[in-house]
Amino acid sequence: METPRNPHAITERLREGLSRIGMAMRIDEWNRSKASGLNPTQLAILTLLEGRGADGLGVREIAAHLGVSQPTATDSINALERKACLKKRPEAGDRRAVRVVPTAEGLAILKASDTGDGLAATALGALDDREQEDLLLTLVKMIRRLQVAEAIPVQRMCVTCRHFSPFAHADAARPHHCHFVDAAFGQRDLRVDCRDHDEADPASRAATWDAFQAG
Amino acid sequence: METPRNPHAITERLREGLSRIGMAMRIDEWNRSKASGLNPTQLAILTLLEGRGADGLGVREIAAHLGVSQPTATDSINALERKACLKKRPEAGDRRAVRVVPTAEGLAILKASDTGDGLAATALGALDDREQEDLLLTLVKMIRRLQVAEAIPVQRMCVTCRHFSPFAHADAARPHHCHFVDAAFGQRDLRVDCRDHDEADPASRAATWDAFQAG
DNA sequence: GGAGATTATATAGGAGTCCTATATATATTC
DNA sequence: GAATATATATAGGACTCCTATATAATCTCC
Repeated sequence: METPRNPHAITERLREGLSRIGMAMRIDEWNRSKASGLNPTQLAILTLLEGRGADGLGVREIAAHLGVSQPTATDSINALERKACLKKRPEAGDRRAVRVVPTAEGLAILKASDTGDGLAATALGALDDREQEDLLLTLVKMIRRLQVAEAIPVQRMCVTCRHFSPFAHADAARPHHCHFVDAAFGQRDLRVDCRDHDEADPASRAATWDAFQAG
Repeated sequence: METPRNPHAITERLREGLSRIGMAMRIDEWNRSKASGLNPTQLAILTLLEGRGADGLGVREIAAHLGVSQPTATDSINALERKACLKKRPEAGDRRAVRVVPTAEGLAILKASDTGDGLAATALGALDDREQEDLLLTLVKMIRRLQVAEAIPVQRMCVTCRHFSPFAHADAARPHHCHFVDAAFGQRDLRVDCRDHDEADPASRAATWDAFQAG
């Protein structure tokens, strides 16, 4: 007996909706890329590299974050290298490997292209504060699930960070604590890609998540 | 005075999160496309065409729905035509125009490629019923906002349909009414792309939306 | 210490996406 | 009927994206 998809399942409509928003985000990225001379994939690589410091990332890591094959990542990295937006450094201690690091020009282009308003802002403008906060929490849950399933690499989210203590404070507006900056913060400040992220070991990661969910 | 983006704004993190989920959806689409011999863009076109009947869509409409330029749409349509997945019919009454219609083979490939489980299902599995329903509502709001801004074409959603009467019933589980099927239905059944959609005129659309929001 | 397995990246080859600019053939409008 | 607008196609080019394979270096373990 086969398992036909149920057209009445809410997940079907959620997938349609996410797909539609995804399309809009891609249009947005193209718009943003027009002026810069880089296309969305190239901007995505620079965005990934930005804030990752002098160590950069390896080709393989970039491929995983972009969700493309390694040769495709090589292609795009080469395109960016031709445009002097990044350079490849030899990895110390492994002569096969390479560290990809953005150049100052690359970061300048990235910064210039980031206007901060666009379709994403328009779409999110339809939501009030509470809805935005709920959406952030929902996205965090979905992203974490994909990480647990090893479908995507670990993101630099609070919920996987060793500096994160969920619900450490009584204040409902700022229940969480970040030990890196040693400060309390709220649900709406949960990071999706924090440059100070330091991945916790699996056991404490699971414990943190339980505490976060229970809170 | 310039307007620097505030890195502490929640919209920034929401954008990161949406972008990440979008990437996962694209990986998902590639996985799904492997067996079919069609790539994600081609499957997206067939999905768009499916359920739109014998009239099909014009090249320009397809471009708008995909968020790409018209020549790009022509490219992909031609690729699908080479593979006998669709055909172009002359539009009656306008000899410039063309109606793009899927073939039986195209629809069969589409159907076969749609396994119903994948990364989208995995990610959505992290949410309980209530969260899924909230997410659907949130997505509907975002999509509608993008339509109002004319950033994307009108989707076939309940909230823009002339058959839709929001909060017509007292039953909290099934407050809405669809006059097409003449039945009550719930928030979680709100359609994102309904094939029976019939676009309401702007005035009643606005009134419907107000009633929907107020309810 | 070297054969074999593994890992990191690059190359090769090819289909297709995606753009801008422009051409072609109708329609529409005044 | 001329000017304008619309629907699609072509041209040209950069790049994305894949699979399969090559190259080089590192690790493993007898």
